[in-house]
Formats: sequence, C-alpha cells, structure tokens
Amino acid sequence: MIPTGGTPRLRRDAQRNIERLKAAAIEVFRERGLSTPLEDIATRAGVSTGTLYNRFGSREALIDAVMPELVSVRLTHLLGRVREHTNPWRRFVAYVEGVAALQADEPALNDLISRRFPAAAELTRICDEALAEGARLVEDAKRHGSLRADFTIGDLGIALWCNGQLVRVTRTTAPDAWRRNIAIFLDGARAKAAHDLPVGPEALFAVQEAFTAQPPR
Amino acid sequence: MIPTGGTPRLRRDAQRNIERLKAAAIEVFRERGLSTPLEDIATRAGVSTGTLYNRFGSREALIDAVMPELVSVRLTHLLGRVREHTNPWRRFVAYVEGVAALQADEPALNDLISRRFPAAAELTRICDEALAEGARLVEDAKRHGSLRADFTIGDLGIALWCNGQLVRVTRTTAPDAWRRNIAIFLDGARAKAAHDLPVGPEALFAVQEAFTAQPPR
DNA sequence: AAATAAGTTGAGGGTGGCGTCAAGTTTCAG
DNA sequence: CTGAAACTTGACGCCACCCTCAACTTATTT
Repeated sequence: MIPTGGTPRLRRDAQRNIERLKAAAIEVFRERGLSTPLEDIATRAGVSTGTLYNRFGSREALIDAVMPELVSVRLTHLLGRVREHTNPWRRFVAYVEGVAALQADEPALNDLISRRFPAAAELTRICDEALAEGARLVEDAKRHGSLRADFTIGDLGIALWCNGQLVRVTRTTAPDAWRRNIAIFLDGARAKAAHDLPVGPEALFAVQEAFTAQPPR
Repeated sequence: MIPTGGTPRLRRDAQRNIERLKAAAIEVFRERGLSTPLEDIATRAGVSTGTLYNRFGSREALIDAVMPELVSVRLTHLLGRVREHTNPWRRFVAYVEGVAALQADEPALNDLISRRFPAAAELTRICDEALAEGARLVEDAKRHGSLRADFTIGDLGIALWCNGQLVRVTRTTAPDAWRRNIAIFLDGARAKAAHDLPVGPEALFAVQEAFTAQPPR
C-alpha cells in the first residue's frame, strides 16, 4: 500500500458543500462582480457563512478557486483571435477592444482586469501573461509605425482601467458607451494622431500600484 | 418698526458653530474629498456630530453651504482663461485640460465634477453652466473643423469622468499620469484623427444618470 | 450501534459609517 | 436675576459587511 500522503480527504458532505459553494460563487460573481457579499453566495449555495469560511477562508481564496478557469478560457480565446490578425495595428486594436469587451461583458472579469483583488498565484499568472502579450503588441505596433512612438503599456493600462470604471457604472444604463470611449482612445493612439505628450512615461511609474490598492471609497 | 419676518435669528453660539463647521468643512473637504465622514468635520470644528446635523441636516446641505464659492471662483477663472484663446480648438483644449487640472488639484472639485453628489440648486447651476460652456466649445470646434465631426458633449463627459476616477487613485502616487491620458484623448478628438465610431451618440443617452447615481461599491 | 472525528451552524462581536433624541447647558428677553 | 426657549451633546440604534467560535449535527470507522 502506497501511503497517499497529502491532504487527509474530506467527508462527503464537505466535498458536496465545496462544489455547491463554487457553483454559487461562479454564478454570483458573474452576475454581480467579485465584491458581492459572501453571505449571498453562502445562501445561494444553501449553506451558512461559517461553512464558506471553513472551506475557503477568505474571499480571495474563493475567487482563486473559481475564477482561473473562467478567466483563462476567455483570455486565451481572446489572444487566439488577436493573433489571427496579420497587421500589427489590427492586432493591437483587437486586443484593446477585446479586453474592453470582456470588461463590459462580465463584472467579474472587469473586477479582475482592474486588479481590484490582488488575487493569488494562478490568477495573477494568467493576467500577467495577458498583460505581457499586450506589451508585446504595443512594441510590435510601434515598430510597425502605426502606433504612436511615445506610447507605452502604461498608457494602455490607464485606458483599460478607466474603461473598467466606466463600464462598471454604465453596464446596465448605457451598455455601448464604452465603445465610443475606446474608439476615441484608439484614434488618439495612432501614430498619425500623435502630438507631443506633456510628460514622459516615467509619470506612469506607480500607476499599477495605485490601481491594485484601491479601497472602493 | 418693520417686522423682520423670515428666519428668527440664531443664538450667538449657534451662529459661531455654523462658522466653525463651515471652516472645518472647507478644510476637510479640500483635503480629503466630499465623502469624508462628517464626524471628522465636527471634530475639527470642535463640536459634536449632533450639532452638525442640527445646523445643516445632511452632507449635501453642508456641501451646498460651503462649496459654491470655491467652485465658482475656480470655474469662472478657468472659463476666463479659456476664452482668452481665439482659436476654437485651443479653447476646447484649454477647457478640457483646465477641468482635468481642477480634478487633479482638489479632491473636492473632483467629486463635484464627477457628480458624485447630486448637490442642490446653487452648485448644480454652476456646474451646469460650465457644462453648457463645454457644449458650446464642442460645437464651435466642430464647426471650425478641428474637432471631429462625430464628437459630442457626451464623449467629453465620459473622458472627464474617467479622468476623475483616474486622478482619484493616482493623485498621490502618480500625480502626472492624467496628463498623458488627457493628451491621448485630445489627440483622438481631433478631426484629423477621426475614424468611424462604432456606435452613434444615442449610446451615451443615459451616461449622465449613470454617473450621478453611483454607490461607491 | 456506539464512539469519535469531521463538519455545520448562526448568533454574536468587530468595524465604520449614518442619523436621532432625551438630558443637560447656554443664551437672552424681560 | 430668572426662567423659558434655543442649542449642544454623545450615547445609542441602525445598517451592511466582515469573520469567529461554542454548541450542535453528521459521516465514518470498527
């Protein structure tokens, strides 16, 4: 007999509650975003908040248990479509519009993309990968001469973060408003549109941290 | 003797508390924005929260008692500088950059401009006036051929609202980040930069309401 | 079927804000 | 100087959310 080592195996009811909680969490997160009260998730799972905490310990952990799959599917799908384009500018546009569309499509993705939850390993990895791809696209499009030469990944981060905020409040009332916002941004990002920027890229040094550490007010 | 009618005149201590509260409110609002806990204001005024509520009744009322002057000074000053420009595009730019700079300069103005507080008569009037001026500038610049023909005041509203959000989180960490954001937006707003927008201006119909009615989450 | 380990529960304590009101204090007219 | 009206106070109840833990229930093992 090989000693199975590892974690001591859960009782069947515990196992079942984990499944129910995950299912409920997916539903609720998708509908209402990642900051929905945990009690609502517990209730939908037909379980007490105590159990939720027993099983997952924290909101972050629950997010980590539930979101990676969803995110990675959507994100790799997006990156796939992006790469179909042969023209670097088209690729850049596809990326920007694609990410924005994800934000608009699901509150949970929006929360994640806006980094409102400094989530754990898996999620961070996935997001960083997508971000790295974005950085590559930025460089390619600059080299190609279609994206303005002074553009940086930081500028893109700002635009998408802003778009996330916008989408959060207009999702129900003006669900297409973001499209104009992004379109104007993209027009401003073209090399032909470029006029001198008032400050250099070093001004964006700390924005990423500013985004991650945001109390909702 | 002419009966003075009107409000029955306050006791001297009440009068004094009102002044103290206003002074404290101005300070605190300017430092930390319009959603600072009222208790902090009462404390700074050396008065209890009860008194604050006695004298003003609500946060909104306090804001209304204290902000109009500040706002109207800054805003009329800005509009004055804007009107110095003879070129419609320059005027538009001066307006956009000016408003953005106000947002960056004081949290309280930012809150107000972002309409997080559906404030009363006076303030609304002042803001609406500035907004109307913005609309005029948009039309002028479009007629002038420098601003893209498909641009609307709604697009400007979105850009400035987004900028307000951006500034709120980057104020301390990356205080110049907004400048690049606004510059890219302006480049995208130029007529020469214009490419077809994906949706018409009707998509922005409800954004104003979306902005005004925002629970912080 | 009994013993026990594993798991669940929900009330309760903590936070941080809002808004109120009975009891105490101050002003001011007479 | 006095008394009534005006004003202030701060503890209190409220809400919404967080997280915990003692008491109870259930699964599993033998």
